[in-house]
Amino acid sequence: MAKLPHSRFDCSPGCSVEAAISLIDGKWKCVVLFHLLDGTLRFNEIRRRAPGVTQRMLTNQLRELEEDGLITRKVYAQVPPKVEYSLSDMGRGLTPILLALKDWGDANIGLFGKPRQVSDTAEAAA
Amino acid sequence: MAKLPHSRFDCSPGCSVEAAISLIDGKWKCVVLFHLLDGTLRFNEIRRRAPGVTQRMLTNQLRELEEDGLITRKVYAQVPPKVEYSLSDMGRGLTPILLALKDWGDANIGLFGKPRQVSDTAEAAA
DNA sequence: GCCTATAGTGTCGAAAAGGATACCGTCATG
DNA sequence: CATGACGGTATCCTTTTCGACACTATAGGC
Repeated sequence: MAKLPHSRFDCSPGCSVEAAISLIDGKWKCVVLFHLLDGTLRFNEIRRRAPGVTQRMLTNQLRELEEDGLITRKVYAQVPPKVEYSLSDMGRGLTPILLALKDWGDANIGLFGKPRQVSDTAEAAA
Repeated sequence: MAKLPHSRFDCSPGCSVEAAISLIDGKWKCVVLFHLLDGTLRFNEIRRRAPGVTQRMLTNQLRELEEDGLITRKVYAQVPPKVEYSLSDMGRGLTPILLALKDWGDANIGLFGKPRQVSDTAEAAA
């Protein structure tokens, strides 16, 4: 998603849900946010915790999260560059969502093993 | 998102978060799910509650939600077709997530008014 | 002099998501 | 007979996303 269908949120009760989702959506954002719950991390630390993410993608996601005010970027004017990312107050407010997400995921992963996209076996079963 | 980066969820603590997000992602899924919290709805009822969604999109999202086991589709063999959608047990388990999402959205909408994409005015305000 | 690490940026192209539109069959209504 | 409601499908096309890869600058180690 990430694109809002109407750019207004006072239309129906689902809208604020959408608004919230639109901010934590993006292939890696939720993962980044989740890892930042543990505390401040440097660029490459996040990278290492999210196996498979490319620099470009990570940079992108971090920039968007920063623009949205969910994280804080702190650059140290050192020569081997050092940049630290941490949750902003607003981002920290996402904690219950992230935890609910994790709880549900943990509880339900066993039920389907993998999601839809890996439906090769599902097709065979169907 | 919707695409899983590794299709395995036992790799790191963020993975179950991803897994959960991947299921409720999709431009309209969260909205549909949210409205279904109120109870069973028919196709066009959902359509009316989600201003702007097209049949194709709605059908799509509903199918995916069904494949993922989050909702139940009940077709009545009537002549004016009647199809009812409701949350499955697993889908109902998403309630805390959806509510947390809504709470956060409600609490923070006032802070930025609109998300990033409509940032023309946000820039002016900033 | 070369390699490494740091935190990026730029460009390209494939793939996927999403929107618009038209169409289906059946029944009831006017 | 034409129209509308119902719950979709099929097709086309545009936009967005994402991954691969190359490139940057500087300092330190070998």
